[in-house]
This record gives sequence, structure tokens and C-alpha cells, in this order.
Amino acid sequence: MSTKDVTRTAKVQRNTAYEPSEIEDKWYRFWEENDLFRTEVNPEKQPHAIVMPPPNVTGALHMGHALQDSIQDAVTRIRRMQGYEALWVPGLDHAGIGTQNVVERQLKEEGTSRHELGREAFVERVRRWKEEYGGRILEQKRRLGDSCDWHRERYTMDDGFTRAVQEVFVHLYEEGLIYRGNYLVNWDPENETALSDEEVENVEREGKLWYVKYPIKGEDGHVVVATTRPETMLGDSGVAVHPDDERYTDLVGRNVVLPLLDRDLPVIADDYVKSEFGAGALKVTPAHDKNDFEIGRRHDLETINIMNPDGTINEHGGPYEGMDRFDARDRIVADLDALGLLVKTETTRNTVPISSRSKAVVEPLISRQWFVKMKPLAEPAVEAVRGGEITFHPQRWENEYFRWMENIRDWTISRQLWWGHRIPVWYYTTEDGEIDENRDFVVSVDQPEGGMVQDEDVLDTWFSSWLWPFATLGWPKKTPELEYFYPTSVLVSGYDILFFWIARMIMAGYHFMGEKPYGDVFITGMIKDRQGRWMSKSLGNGIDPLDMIDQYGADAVRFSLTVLCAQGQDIKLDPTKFEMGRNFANKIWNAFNVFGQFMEEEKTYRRTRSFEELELVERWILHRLHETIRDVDEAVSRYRLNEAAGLIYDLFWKDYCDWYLELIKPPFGEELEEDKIALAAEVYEKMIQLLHPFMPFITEELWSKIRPRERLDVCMTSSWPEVDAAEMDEEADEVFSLMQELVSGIRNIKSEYGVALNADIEAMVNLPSGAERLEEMLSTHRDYFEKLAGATDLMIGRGLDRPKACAAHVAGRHEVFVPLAGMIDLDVERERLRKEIEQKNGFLESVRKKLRNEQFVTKAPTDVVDRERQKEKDAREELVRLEANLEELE
RNA sequence: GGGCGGUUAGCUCAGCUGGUUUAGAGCGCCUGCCUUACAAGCAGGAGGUCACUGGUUCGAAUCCAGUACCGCCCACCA
Repeated sequence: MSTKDVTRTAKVQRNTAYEPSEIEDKWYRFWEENDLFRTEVNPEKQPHAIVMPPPNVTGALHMGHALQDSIQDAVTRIRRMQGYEALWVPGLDHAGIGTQNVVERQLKEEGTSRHELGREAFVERVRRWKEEYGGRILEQKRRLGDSCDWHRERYTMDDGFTRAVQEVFVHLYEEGLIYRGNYLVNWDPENETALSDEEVENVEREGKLWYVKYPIKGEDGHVVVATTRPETMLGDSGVAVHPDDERYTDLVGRNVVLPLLDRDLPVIADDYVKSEFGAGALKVTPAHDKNDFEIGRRHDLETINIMNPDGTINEHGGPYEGMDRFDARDRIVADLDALGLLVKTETTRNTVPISSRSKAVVEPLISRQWFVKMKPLAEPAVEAVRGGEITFHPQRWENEYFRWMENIRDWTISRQLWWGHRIPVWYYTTEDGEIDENRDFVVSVDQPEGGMVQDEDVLDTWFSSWLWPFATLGWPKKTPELEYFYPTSVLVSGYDILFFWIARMIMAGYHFMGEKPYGDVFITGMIKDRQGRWMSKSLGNGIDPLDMIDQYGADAVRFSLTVLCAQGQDIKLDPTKFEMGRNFANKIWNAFNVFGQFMEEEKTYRRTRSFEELELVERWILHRLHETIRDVDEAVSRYRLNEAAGLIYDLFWKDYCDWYLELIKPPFGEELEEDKIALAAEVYEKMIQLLHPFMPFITEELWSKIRPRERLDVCMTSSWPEVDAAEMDEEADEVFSLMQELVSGIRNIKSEYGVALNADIEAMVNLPSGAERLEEMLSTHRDYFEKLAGATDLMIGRGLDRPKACAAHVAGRHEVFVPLAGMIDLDVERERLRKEIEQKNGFLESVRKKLRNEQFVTKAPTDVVDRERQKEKDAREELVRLEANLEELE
């Protein structure tokens, strides 16, 4: 039976079992079809904007998205309810290498390749692929309940974005911040493209260190060099030793002979060489090692590139030409061994650079690429964070940011791919159609002159996504949106893309907008598996959020993730964690029935009593509600959403359900008074609002049931609850808390004596003299003791005599006696009391210790001391009572 | 080699600017309840020398220093 078909009898509002799937799609469609996520430039309202980290077009929803979206959506929904014009910009990233690989794999299955297709056809193919499959992830995000403004969905390769990217390139070039040159770059032989430093992972691996003899030219003897990559010797152009190394002083300036190729290599002296490493001599391969490149430059050594883009050895490799680099390595080692030139082989651990995309070993290779000078961009971005204009949450990430920014290196932005933004650089051609290297290139968005050809390369994907916060709002056009929503409010992302994206956006923001892209950066932890490992396809340890939504409901998934998301800590996740959220959703759902079952359809229940006229538990629950609203606001303002969610959870479950509802609930067969329904619904409604940002679907459904509504009166656009000091009541809080303790005391006694919780019993509440007001308040609510503890025969008074055979519970200066005729086991009771006395004594002793300490009494603030004194007094009185009770039993 | 994070109940984790914290939650465990909102629940309970060693302080799970183990990030040692 679906919720829509709930039987509507005279008493109408009764929920059937909670079934998330029955309400989630319905409400999402409602919100979207009624354009409720839509934002506009509205000068009447304060803007609040979040840009969604754009997922890859090839991507599928994973737990990281679910976590980050839960947070972004919660913040967006809170702000919307608080009256902000709350924009959350969705979008997609074209993901150059990733997407190209996906389509290439597809082509391979079809028995063809991109090269067979040709560039134009291939790009068209990718475009079609994107139309068909791309952006499925955004569909999936709708199932989470993301309240993005879909009208503003952007794509890093849409027309506007493409324009923005090209203009940025031209702009930076004109400023002298983009340059082209031949440098040693990270080369991915698998994808045959250059990579930025950030795209290279350094992985520690077991490796080998080979010691090789290089014979000295013209005499016997040799120099021993050590290498982890023997194949690079084909490109050696020198051997370096330390200038102070006396072993080699004579050799400097002379030549050694490169084995296998019989090439002469000069021996040079350079500070870089560490004499204590290996034999103290270093083979220098300028074309294939960063340090060697520098040494080569210093000593004017030849740069010999021995490798083809696909990782095979090229014509400079002599007999090894055409071999794969790793085959060549094996062969060279064997050949050296055969020649007696291999001294020894050691195993070592060394770090190997790996392409983060293809996982292929990255090769340092000389090639002509485009670079961005980063230092000038970094400076204002560093200043912004240092000066507090941008704040990271948690703040410790700022250190990581500074460390990277302060050591920033130039950014290799050209990629030898087909899928991506073409570099807006144009070349003149010679008569045979080749690029004319003798004429200067032209940097321009549009083709400057007929016949000129555009640079073949595309730009690093991040070169477009770093513009995300303003390009999504229309930049480079000066749009009203840009004016209104920029700078955005907060960026929510994981630390894995701190350098790739977050830092670069800050640089781009200042450089192109002259202003920060966002004021706060919320860095989430990463989702790991139960054992703390990264979730990955290869390990098969991923948890699919869509499965979890099917199983537990989107609200449960969101709520659980939010609670688990504490201050940047990684989350070790396993599916049972979602039970917490599901159980809570179920609780919320069922709690409605307690009063809902008495509500008549199409009737609005409005409280008629003033606050003063309410009964104790009602004043108390309102007090707790407003306290919670206050605390939630405070937590949210500091981005402590886990705390906010926890506060509401406790209020709803511990206070509202366990105490308040239990007390107002009428006995079976009786009605709930209208005015009580009204208050129950009032508090429930406020809690539903507080919960809505975290659990949007269930709250929306229940919102619609609490009272008759206009069609568009939905929870998501309702006004965020506000603290009402007039409905806070410290006295009610104190008295009710005491009542709770006394009830717990009675329950404990019943449980210890094996008396059923619902069994009727007699009880006496004994109050200290002078507590007339308290006595009166408790007496007015003697039914509380009956309902919650089964104390049907209750006496409340001051200075009461302790009955003979009874169990007692002491609560400060108050106590409750439970006469259990014929049931009291003196031993059990003595044991109970002794245990309590012992505990209390320990506590009293710890308090007294403090008070005996003169330093404490004189130095600690008076309110702290007073509090300790009060504690001592209370504990003493409590002990007196406990002991008196014990004596009665002796 | 530098830097960061973690170490709190059987498990997973909260615990903010030091003082109502002889420390909380969820799960698990024990006892009793199918009490007409909810067994995805209710009531009661057990369980912790807050990793270790020092220090600061009247007072430390909380601040500082060091140690140990676990994890992460960065770095050009062939």
C-alpha cells in the first residue's frame, strides 16, 4: 500500500510503514517541476552560492559524492530556509584523458582506433558519447535530493566555457605568464602525453640498483657508476664526480667510454654528486633525468633523447632501437654482464613516478610544451589565506596549502590528446602545408588569418576547471549573476584535489576576477572501506550509494554520512552505518502517528494556550526545542554539521519521543485533546524543519501531513525556525530533569527487583523542606510518575518518613522510596545502596581534593570554586540520605 | 629527508576556547518487555588507568615537548 492511498477515515493522518522509495521520487519531481530550485538575481535577498565540484562526464556516483553532496545540499537548504537566495551550481567536467580513454576502449572493442577514425571524427564520437551517456551522474545525484539549480547546469566544454578558457590562455600569454619551450616533462608513454607534476604519483617500490663499469679512455681502469635505469645510459653524455673527491681529481677533464655504444663521455666535476653514494660517480643523462638535465645545462653537455613517445628506444639507441624501454633494460643488463662490465646488483626501495591516469611508469622526457608561470599567480592567493580572507575548515589544511603554494612550480598545461580545449595558438604554414617554424606563431581565440593552422595540443582539464566559480556564472561576460553571486560562499571538496583544483581556483579567482572565489573552504575527509583502504574498482570494495539508497533510503544515507563527517577525518564506512539513519527516519515517521492518528483531515490545529498555561512537559519540550535551535545555528555557522545533526537527533529521539510523547499519549481508546495535538504538531513541525536540510524527503512528506497546505507551501522553502526566548523556561527544565531522574530511579528499582515496568507500584517522593514550589509542581504532574514508572500510588511531600521495607533512590536533595511489600531482598538493596555510596564517595573525594587545595580556592575563578562547593554540598547531602537509607536496612 | 593526521568502551567514532566530563553516541553484549507510534522498538544494565613519558597549570582526554605504533601528503638522492 502506498502512502498516497492511506485510508482516510474520520481519523485520518496515520502513516503506514515507512517506505522511502514511495516518497523520494515523488518529492524530487515536485520540487523540480515546480521550479523550486531555481534562483534568480534578487536584490531583495542576500545571495548564497556554492559551486558543485563538477564530476567527470564519465563518472558514476560514488560515496565521496554522496558525502560532499549531503553537506553542500544541507548548507544550501539551510541558507534557502534562512531567506538567502541560495544557489548551488551543478555541472560536469569534460575530463580530458579519462573520457578519451573510455571512448578509445570502446573503439578498441569495435576493432578500430582513434587513429583510424581521425581527429575530427574521434572528437565527434566523444561528443556523441557525452550526449548519450555523459552526465548520468547528474541524474544519480537527483536521487540524493540535491537541490541544485539545474537551469544553470554547466559543462567545462560548453560554448561559454570554451570561450572563457581560450580567453584566459590569450590573456595569460599576453601578460607573459604563458610560455612555450623545450623542457624535461613528465611523459606518460601509455597515453603519449605530457602530464603536470600533480598528475604523477610517486610510488615506492622494490627496485634494483646496478653498478656498471665505464672504462677510462686510453688506459686500463674504469669508473663505476650506479643506476636504477640502465637503459638510460644510451643517452649518457657525461660522468660527473664531486669536485672535492680526490679519487677522481685526475680524471676530471678526461674521457670515459660509454659501454655498448662506445661513445666518449667527458668526466666533469659537479657539486651535486654525493661522493658517499655508490662509487661516487654519476652517469649524466640530461634528456631523461631532472637533475641530470640541470647538470647537463651547467656543463654544456649534449642532450640525447633516446626514447620515442610510446616508450620504445629510438634511433639513438643503436642496437636497442625499437625495443620497449623495459625490454631494453633487461637486454642491456645482460649485455653488460656478458662483457664483464656489471659489477654488482643491489635491491633497493626507490620511488617510481606513476601516471595517475594510466598507472604507467612516467618517463622524464624532453619535449616542447606550454607552461604557466605560477609564482605571480600564487602570491595573492597565499596572501588571501594568510590574511583570513579565505578560511579553511578544518584550518590545518591551510598549512598544506601554503607549503604547496610556496614551492609552486610552473604548470605544464599542454596535453597531446584529442579530447579537450584546443590551444588557441596559430601557425603559419609552408607551401607543403607544414608548420613554418621560421615565422612567429599567433596567440588568438579566433583564427587570425586564412590558412593558418591551430596548435594540435589540447589543454589540461584543470586549466578549464580552475575557472569554475566564475565561468559558471557567465564570465568573461559581465553578467548580473556574476555581479550578484560572486564571490561564492563556501567550497566543499575533498583534500585529494586541494592542489589540482582548490588552490588553482583561488589563484584564478584573484587573477581574473580580482577577488576571492569563496570565503570558506570545507575540506571533507575521504571515504575509505571498513579496513581503512581507499575504495577502488580493482579492490572491489566500493559501496554504491545507489544501492544504499535503495536499501536504506536517501535520507538515511545522507543523515548517516553527515553524522559521520567529523572535522575532516576520513570515514571508514560499511553499509551497517546506514542503519542509524534508517532507524532514525523510521522513528520520525512513526512518531507522527502518536498525534497524527487523532488529527482530522483538512483541519489546522493551532495552540490556544499561552506558554504559561502549558503543562510542565510542554514547557520543557519547548525549552529544549529552542535550546536546540540555538545550538544548531551555532554549529552550522562553524560548519559543524555532524554536531548539528546530532543535536536534532537527540532532541527528537531522546526528548520528544522518549519523554514528551510518552507523557501526552492518551491511554488506548481515548482521544488526544486538540490543544495537545496542536502543540505536539507545532514542535514536530519545527523539528521537521530543522531536519529538512539533512533529510529532505521524509521531512517534506511529513510537512505535507501536519496540516493542510497550499500546493506550494513546502518544507524546503519554509522559514528556518527561530529561537524564541519567551518560550525558554529554566525552571521547567530543572523540575522536569529532576522528574526524569526520579522516574529513572523508580524504573531502575523495578528492574532490579524484577518488577515489570508497567506493573502498578507505590512510590513516595521526598523533598527537602522549603521546596513548596517544587512540591506543588510535581504534585500537579503526579500522572507523569504513573505513566512513566507505573507509580499509581504516589505520595509527594517534604520530610516524609521512610517506609519500612522499601528500596530508595536518591537524587541530590531529593529521594524516592519504593515500598515493595514482601519483595524487598535486604541483601540486594544493601548492595544497591553500598554501590551508590561508594560511587558518590569517590566523587565527593575528588571534589574535596580540589577544595582542600588552597591554590585552587585562591586562583580558580570564583564561579568555578562556587560550583565545586555546591557539588560538595549536594554530594554530602546525597550521601547522608543514602546512608540513612542503608541504616534503615541494617 | 620534511610535514600532517590518528591512537578514547568489544567495534566504529564524537568530545570545540582546559573547569557540571571519576568522559559521550551508534553498533555489539547482558536482563526484562510483542506495553496498539515505532522490535528498524521500549525499559534497565555491564563495559574506559582517554597509547606511553615528562612538562605547563589551582585544575589536562583537552595545551606543550618527547617516545611508540598506524595512516596520509610532499621531496631531484643516482
